Amino acid sequence: MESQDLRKVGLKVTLPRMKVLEILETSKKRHMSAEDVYKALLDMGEEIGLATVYRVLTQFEDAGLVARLNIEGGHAVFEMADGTHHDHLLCVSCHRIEEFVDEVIEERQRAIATEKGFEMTDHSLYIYGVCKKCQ
Amino acid sequence: MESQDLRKVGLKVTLPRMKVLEILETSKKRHMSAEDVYKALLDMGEEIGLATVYRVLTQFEDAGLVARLNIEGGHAVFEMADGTHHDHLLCVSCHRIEEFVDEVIEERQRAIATEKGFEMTDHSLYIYGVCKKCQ
DNA sequence: ATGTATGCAAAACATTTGCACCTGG
DNA sequence: CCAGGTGCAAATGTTTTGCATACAT
Repeated sequence: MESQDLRKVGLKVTLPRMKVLEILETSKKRHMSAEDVYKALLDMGEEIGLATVYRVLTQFEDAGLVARLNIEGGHAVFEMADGTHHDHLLCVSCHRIEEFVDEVIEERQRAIATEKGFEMTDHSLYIYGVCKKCQ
Repeated sequence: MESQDLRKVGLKVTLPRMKVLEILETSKKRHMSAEDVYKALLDMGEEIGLATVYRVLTQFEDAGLVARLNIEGGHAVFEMADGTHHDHLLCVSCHRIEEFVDEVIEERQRAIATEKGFEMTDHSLYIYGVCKKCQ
């Protein structure tokens, strides 16, 4: 019962929120832009406003249900949060997105922030390249 | 004679290009948005269009004269290219930007791309935090 | 001269917001 | 019932583009 997920994070259970959550959970694409989610809903015959999709995604992000990636090119994509931090590899040709975790990099980042006198709040790392299938 | 710099990279030497280059080279701020450069020029009494600033900065980027940073929040900032790759630490409070180079991270990134079958073309790493002065 | 570059205003884009109406608890 | 959520359209902020004019070589 996914309506529990919403209640758990303090969000009223509304139809648009359920629908967006459903799309994010069931779509074959793990990474979707607001526009992607909007179109997917229209395609299934659901009525929703694009502004609502943006609002809902932002609320989900604040609630920790989804993570927002700010990739180059100005548009953001969202993924269901799985609790574990990870970074991303993006294929500049087919736009495939792969995930990775590297504890060495994580540790170096923390060390660098400390060295420079920063209290790290966040970090973003994207590796761009051409994936196996596109070479 | 900086007009040589422009000719060297195949750009016609025009007044707007010289002026933008001058601002980037002489401003106390190493990192400037297109708007910053535009305002700085207006402040010195120069006439220039914002669209021209954007066009010139993009040409400079293509020519390798400047590097573009895509920081969170949707606007880009530019810095004079110094030939050496480096990543950035950004203060979320005062927006100070510091630079760093970490060979361990660079190496891990290359290794990860290889592991995943990617031919790395680029990467971007930003560490966000609160700097010493803002804590 | 002549191909490029510029300035302006308008367009494009992703995202946000104001507001009247609708809805969940 | 009523605070909060939604849809729509309009506003936003940044960057790009069309086009007539101006400039570098």
